Amino acid sequence: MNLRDLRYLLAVAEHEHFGRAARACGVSQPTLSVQIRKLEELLGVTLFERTSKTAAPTAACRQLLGHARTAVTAGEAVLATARNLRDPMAGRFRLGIIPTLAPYLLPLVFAPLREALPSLDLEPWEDQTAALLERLRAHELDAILLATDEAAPDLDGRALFAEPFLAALPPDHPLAGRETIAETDLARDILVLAEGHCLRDQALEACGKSTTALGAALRASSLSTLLNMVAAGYGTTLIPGLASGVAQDAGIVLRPLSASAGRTIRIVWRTHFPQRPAAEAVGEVIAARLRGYAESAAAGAV
Amino acid sequence: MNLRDLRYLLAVAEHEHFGRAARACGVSQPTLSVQIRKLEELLGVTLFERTSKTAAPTAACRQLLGHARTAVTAGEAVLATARNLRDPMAGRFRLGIIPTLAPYLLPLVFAPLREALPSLDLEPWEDQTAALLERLRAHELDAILLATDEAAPDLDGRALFAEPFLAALPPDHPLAGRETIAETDLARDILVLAEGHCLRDQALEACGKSTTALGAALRASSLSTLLNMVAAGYGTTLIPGLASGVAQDAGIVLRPLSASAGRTIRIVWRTHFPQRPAAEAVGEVIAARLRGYAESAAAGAV
DNA sequence: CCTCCCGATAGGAAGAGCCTATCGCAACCA
DNA sequence: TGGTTGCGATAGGCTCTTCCTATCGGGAGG
Repeated sequence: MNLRDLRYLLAVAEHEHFGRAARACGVSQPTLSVQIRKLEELLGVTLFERTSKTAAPTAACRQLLGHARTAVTAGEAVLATARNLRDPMAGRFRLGIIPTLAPYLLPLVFAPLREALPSLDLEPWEDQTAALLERLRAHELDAILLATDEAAPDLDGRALFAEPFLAALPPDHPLAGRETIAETDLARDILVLAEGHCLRDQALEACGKSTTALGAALRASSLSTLLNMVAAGYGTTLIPGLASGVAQDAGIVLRPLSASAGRTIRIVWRTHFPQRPAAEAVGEVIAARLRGYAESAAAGAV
Repeated sequence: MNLRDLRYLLAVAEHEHFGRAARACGVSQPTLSVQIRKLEELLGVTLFERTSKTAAPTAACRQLLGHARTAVTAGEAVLATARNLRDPMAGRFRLGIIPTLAPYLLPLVFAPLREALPSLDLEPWEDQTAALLERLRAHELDAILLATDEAAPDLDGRALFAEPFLAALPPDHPLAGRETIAETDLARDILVLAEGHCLRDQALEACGKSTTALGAALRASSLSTLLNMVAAGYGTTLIPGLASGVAQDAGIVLRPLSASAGRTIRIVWRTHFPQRPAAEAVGEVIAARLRGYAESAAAGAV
């Protein structure tokens, strides 16, 4: 049984006339006669009492009309809903972002994203790299922003911008007077984030220190905590460039690094993600907003 | 778009796997691949994110699933409802009966009808011939029991039984002593029903009296009223045989008629009435119950 | 009695749906 | 690293369905 058959059924029942119903359906009268006859045979029920004047729905037919109308209406709802979903730049878009990036990047790009993609309902989700990847693969996120260079056959993406690391020191730190600071000089009293943050490993690697050599050093649960610790004079750290404003507000001294250590922010989606155009558009808006950021950051933070 | 397409959509969405969904639908995997692809093109929406492992429903797909499920369920409801309606001997059956027959026939045939046609939901409707015919033609009744011999191209039916008329006299009436009464003898002081009752015209015709010759004679609104009037000695009348029991209870003298006037009860339905088997079955049950009634009535009422 | 309008039927063309066989790809295992 | 497995996509061919136009048959009304 076809949705079309049910449409024919409704039309004949409404017009009580094969010819007019056929015209309403945009088919010929014999088509309707044959299809209704087939439907009657399929259902095992006489649907219309035909005379030379009219075709009156039988009692059985009237009992079926309700269900038939429901089915036809729902079918049309599928088409109508699909029509509204057609725009790949529209709908909910769940974007995962690592915690050392989200608080500093989102304020910059949220307004441009809303402007460039007004029908995209962006839902940011903050979590660490591993969790983001897991959620992305579980289809619980549509794309994620990472600082690591994941390469997997089921994932695809593009680099958006380079973010330099900066040395963060208490104002009274012995190194605070230097113009530029060598990464290895920070190693002695560096404070790092808790495990799971990609920034932790990247900072340690930049200053040539291994995770195992850390001992019982502080493991801050957020960059914000880390900055407060540095401001209070407990040590030094490496911060991502976008956090420089917040760091300066906290009364921390920032200095560029002599080896220009940094990280590259990438947007990543599943290889077969059908809304890829939306993911690429989101990435492009972010990249455009951050274009030239690396240079200005390197220059302005001195 | 087809209901089958929606079933395929639901199956793939449920199994997240084309092969398993195909097995569940009883078709081959390529069939499903092609149909889903066509549906995606029709809707303009990617429904599944395919990988070598699985086929995950997209967000758009999930928004369509509800409507799709509604449509498929309603389609199945049409089939299921039709299956229950398939028995032509089942369902509501509205039977119109004339007022001079209903009170006396229904008590006789109601139980046999329930026994012979247990799933037929019989709804008696009492009205005069003209009103019954109108309602029958308006599809508001499924069949009617008449005492007149209507012949119309849009109506069909069969005779069920012959019902003799009997002379009804007050016990102290001059004619009450006779064995048999000539119809014309009743003409002098006959009481008849109000206009519209077929029995009125038939009684008048039997005793050779014209409607116009009646003058301001009593016009009883029901046979019951008429019998009470006769019992009270206001005149004579002709009653249908089935009413003899009630008439005798009222203390009325009944006598057979010398010319054996009577009426034939027929069941009538629309020529193209699809439930004709049910109408014929109802007629046959009534005819069987009344078989031999004319003879026994003629013999027993003397 | 003829004409008109209704639904039913016939025959042929076009399209849709399904099958089997096969491809291409990715993952897995040895 | 190279074969195997399992997935969805594709190709070709068959069948069935659906639709059309043309025509029939019957009832209604002039």
